[in-house]
Amino acid sequence: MTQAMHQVLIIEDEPEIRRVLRVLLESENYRCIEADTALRAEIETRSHKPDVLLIDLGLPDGDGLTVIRRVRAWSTVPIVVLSARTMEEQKVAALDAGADDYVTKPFSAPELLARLRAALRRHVSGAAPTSLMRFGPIRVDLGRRESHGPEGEIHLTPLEYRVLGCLARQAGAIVMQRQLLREVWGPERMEDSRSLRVCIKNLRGKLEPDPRRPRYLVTETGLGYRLRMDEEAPADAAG
Amino acid sequence: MTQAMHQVLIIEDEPEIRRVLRVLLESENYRCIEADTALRAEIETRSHKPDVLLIDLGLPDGDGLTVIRRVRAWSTVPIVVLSARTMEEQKVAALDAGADDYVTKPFSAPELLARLRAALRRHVSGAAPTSLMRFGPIRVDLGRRESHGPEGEIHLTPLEYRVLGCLARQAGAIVMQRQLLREVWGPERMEDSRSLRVCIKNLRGKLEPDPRRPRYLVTETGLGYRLRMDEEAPADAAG
DNA sequence: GCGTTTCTTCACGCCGCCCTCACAGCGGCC
DNA sequence: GGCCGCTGTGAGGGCGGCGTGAAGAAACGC
Repeated sequence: MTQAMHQVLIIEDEPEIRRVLRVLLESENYRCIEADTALRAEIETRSHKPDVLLIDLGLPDGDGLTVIRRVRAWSTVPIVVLSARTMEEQKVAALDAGADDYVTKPFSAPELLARLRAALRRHVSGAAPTSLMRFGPIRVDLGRRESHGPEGEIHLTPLEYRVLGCLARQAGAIVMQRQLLREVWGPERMEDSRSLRVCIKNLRGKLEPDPRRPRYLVTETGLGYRLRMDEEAPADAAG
Repeated sequence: MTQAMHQVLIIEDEPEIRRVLRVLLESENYRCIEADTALRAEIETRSHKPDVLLIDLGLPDGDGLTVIRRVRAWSTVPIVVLSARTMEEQKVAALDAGADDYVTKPFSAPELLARLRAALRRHVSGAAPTSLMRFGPIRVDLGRRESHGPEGEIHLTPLEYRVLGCLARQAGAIVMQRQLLREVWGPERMEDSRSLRVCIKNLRGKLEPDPRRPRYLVTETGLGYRLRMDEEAPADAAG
């Protein structure tokens, strides 16, 4: 797992092509969301805030161009267009509507990936929207991999970030041991909880005010662990 | 006047093609500068600060890729590549070196113009992230390629400026080893981190107060490096 | 050409990360 | 109370990634 974990919204009506794109992107460690209509495309863009849009022109319910224009009305998210049409007007129209790049099918996988990288690289200006967590005086930013306490920086290891991320994704709920093991260590080691236990211990040592009496990283005996975190307090209120 | 008289630097060795491009662009009210070698390209970019670079790969004196990498060490000016080669690696390499778009000859005039517009449009928003950096008493100006410490000038090599530029573009965030290697050394050498490690070491020796305990050029084990820099103090405030 | 600068390569040593283990604590259950 | 399964804990050690100094190769400048 790298760490960028950029999120791509695939806008494409043909399920087969969607699948191909998803497999390709996920093999490069992108997370994927899918939309099969223009309407869903806009909804997903608003709700999931993907890092880049990969859109196929020629959707059934309304032109892909419309999606581009509507998204561009409120967002600068990079948009890469994918299309079978080689027609000039189509290309020019898409680019002028606000698309950042245009790849024609049949496309080569390396080229598409390179163009996606280029689009993402440019857009760093809008970087920041990452998942923030608070544990008493300690703040953890999973996306940026930064943790700060009152004494300054707190160092978490890659493994610790992964476990924490896995717990945070279902914040408040119990995450089963087997699920943690599968997602972090892989299916082979689902039966062996030793490393997990040590990792949890170390995390508590770094995050909990009193590691012996966990407030945030709670054990659910026989099941797994649960992550609780403080609400982000407004600036004036003391923790 | 259709547009704000954007200035294009045409980097192309064949006079005939240069002429065609100039006519095309000037008919659209762009101002044009020309460069026929990699060396001149860099000089013109520094002195005239064009709004966009239109570069043909395959220049006589040195690879066009090098121009891209060298410019990218200090500038975020949009770069559009024009090339007869349809080879994938060429495309991928150029995009990963920092190019924003890639058009293959024979190209259609409307498409080229649309891609230029797209490149220009993008850059207005995320304009000019500071090329000035401070590390304790040391100041680095990526744009001018100058570095000063308390003892006077500090010399960084071209490679060091490139790596630093790549890190600075995403200041504060982790930049993956693979991304650094891809953008600075090219896709072929993504697996070989030896030179990168040495380069980081040398940079630390020049920039860090205590190179053994990096404050600014931080290692993120298994992932890459992170560049932190001091805030530029306001003029009136001391220190 | 030749000296200089710059970059790459290599071997080695270190440090941090992670795994493992043995044991302790803490329930529950009969 | 005694047994048992599960979890927490401190310490030890293997291993891979990273830093380092120096030497070789390549590019550069005159």
